[in-house]
Amino acid sequence: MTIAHVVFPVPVDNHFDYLVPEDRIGRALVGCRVQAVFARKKSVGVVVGLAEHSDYKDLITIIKVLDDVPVFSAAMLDFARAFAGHNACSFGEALSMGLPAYLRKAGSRKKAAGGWPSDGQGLPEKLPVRNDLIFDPSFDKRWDILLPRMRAELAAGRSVLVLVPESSYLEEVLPHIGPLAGPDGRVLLRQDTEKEEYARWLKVRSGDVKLAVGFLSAVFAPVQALGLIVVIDEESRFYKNDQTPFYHAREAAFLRAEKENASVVCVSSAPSVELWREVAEGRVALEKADAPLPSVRFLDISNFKMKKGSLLSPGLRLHLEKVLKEGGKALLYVPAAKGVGYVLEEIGKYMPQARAAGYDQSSVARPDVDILVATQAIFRFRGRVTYDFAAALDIDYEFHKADHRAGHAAFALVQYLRQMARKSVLLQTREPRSPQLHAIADDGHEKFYTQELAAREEMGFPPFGVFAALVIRSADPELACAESKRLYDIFVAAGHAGVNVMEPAQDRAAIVRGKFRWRVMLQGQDRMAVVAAARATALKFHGKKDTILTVNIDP
DNA sequence: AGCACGCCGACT
DNA sequence: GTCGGCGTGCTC
Repeated sequence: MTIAHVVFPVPVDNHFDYLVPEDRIGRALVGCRVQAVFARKKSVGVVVGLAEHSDYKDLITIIKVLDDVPVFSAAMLDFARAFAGHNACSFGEALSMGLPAYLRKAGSRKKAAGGWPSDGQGLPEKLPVRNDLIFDPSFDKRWDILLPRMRAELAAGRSVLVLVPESSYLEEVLPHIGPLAGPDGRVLLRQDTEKEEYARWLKVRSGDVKLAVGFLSAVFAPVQALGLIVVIDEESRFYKNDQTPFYHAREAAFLRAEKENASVVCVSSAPSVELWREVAEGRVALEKADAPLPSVRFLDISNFKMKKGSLLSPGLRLHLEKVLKEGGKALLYVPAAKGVGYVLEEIGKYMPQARAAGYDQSSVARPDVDILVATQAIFRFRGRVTYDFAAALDIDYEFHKADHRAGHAAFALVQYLRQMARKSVLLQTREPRSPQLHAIADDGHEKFYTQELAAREEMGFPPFGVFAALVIRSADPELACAESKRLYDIFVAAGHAGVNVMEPAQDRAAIVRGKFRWRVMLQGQDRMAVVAAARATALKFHGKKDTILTVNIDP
C-alpha cells in the first residue's frame, strides 16, 4: 500500500493523504501534479512525499496522475516549502506560483511535457556558490563586473535568471545580455495571454533556455541547471509583490538559489539596508564599482519666509539662472504627492524667459527643455539621460514620512539625482543640520548605512526584526474597524511569546477601490515566530461576509 | 479558500 | 412550520 502526501493551493498548512493508483506505484511521483477529489471537488494538487501508511482511515485513490515526469524538482519543492514559511502562505499556494495558469486548472488537458534531466545529473559541476552585491553608484560600471560573471556560468553549462524591476529596464538590460545566448537559448518572461505563458513555460522547462529575463514572478521560472540569479536594482520597490503572497523577489531569489546551490548577484546604486546587513555579516560579498559622482550641497531655506506650498526659493532661482546663463539644463525633483504643477507656475511667474515643462507618471515623452520639473518617474532615464544640475526641492519631506524605509528612500533619491546630474546636486532643506541629511549626502555611503543600521537595530525594524501587517478590507468602514479589533483580540487571547502587537489602526492606504482598510501590526525579532503568529491568527479569524483578510510579511 | 452543517430570527 | 442569515469547522 503506497500513500502520497498531496498539497493543494488552499490556505491550509498540512498535506492530505491519498492512495496511489496501481499503475503508478514504484514510478516517480514526488513533484507530479495529480487530480483528486478534495473537499468534494476535483482539484489539482502536487505530490510532495510518499509513505507506507497513513493515520487517516478513509483514504481514497488519486483519480489521475497528470504528469509522466515530475513538474517540480526536489530543489523546487524545497524552495516552495521555504517560501511558504517566509511569506505566511501554504506549501500548496507556494507551489502554484511555479505553475502556468493552464497547469493549475482542474479541467485542463494541458501537459507539462518533457522532463528534468534528473535534478542535474549528467551536467558539469556547478561553479562555487558566491553571493555578491555589485554596488554601482554611477550606474554604468555594473556590466563590467556582471557580464563576465554571467558568461562564466553559461560557459559552465549553467543557466542564468535575470530579474528586472519593471519594463522600462528592458531597454537598458536587453542589449547588454542578449548577445550572451542565441535566440533559442534566451527568453523574455512576460505576463500576457495564458497560452503564451504556457508556451514560454514549456520552452524554459525544456532546458533549451539558458538565459531568462523577467519581472518579480520570474523567480519561479522552471529554468534547468540554475547557476545564477541576477537581481538588477535590488532596492526597487517593484520587487515586493502587491498581493498575496506578498513576497519579495530578492528574498525569494536567495531562497531559491540556496536550494539549487546557485549564486545570487544583486546590482544596485543604492543597496537596500537589508542587503547591506547581509554584506556586513559576511554572507554577501561587496564589489564596489567606484566612479566619481557630483558632490551634494545643501540650500538652507530655513530663514526664508516663503509662501505656503512654495518650493522655488530665491536661492534656488539664483542657481537656476546661473545654469541657464551657461546654456545648461536643470532637473528639479518634487515628490509625486505634491505634483509638478505648482512649481511650474512659480517658474512661469519668476523666470518667464526659461523654457520649463513637467514630467510625471502620466507623461508620454520626456520634454527637452531648460528646466524639467519631475517626479520619481524621471528615474527611468537613469544611465541614459543627464542634466547639468539637479535639485530636490523638498528633501525634508522624504524623511518625515512615517515609514521605516523613508531614510533609505531619501538616500536612494540622492543617489539617483547624482547619477542624473553632470555637475552638481542641490538639496533644498529647512533642517540643514539634520544628521540624517548629512548621512545621505556623504560621499562615502558608509555613514548612511552605519547610522541607518544602528537606528533600525535600536527600533527593532527590519532587518533586525520583522513586521507583519494583518489587513482587513471591507466596503463598510465601521465593519472594517470592528473586525480589526476582533482580530486584535484573537491575537492577544492566543498569547504569542516574542511577538508584539500594535493597536488596530487605519492602513496607510486607508481606502482602495471603495474598500476601507484597517490593520493590525505584529512585530518581533524572529521571522519564523512572527510568520507563525500571523498565520495562526489569520486562520483562527473567520472573516465576516464581504471582508477580506490578507497577511503581508515585511510590508 | 470554499462549502456544508447547524443554530437562531422572520415570514409567506 | 421553513427560509435564510452567518458562525464554525473540515477538507485525505
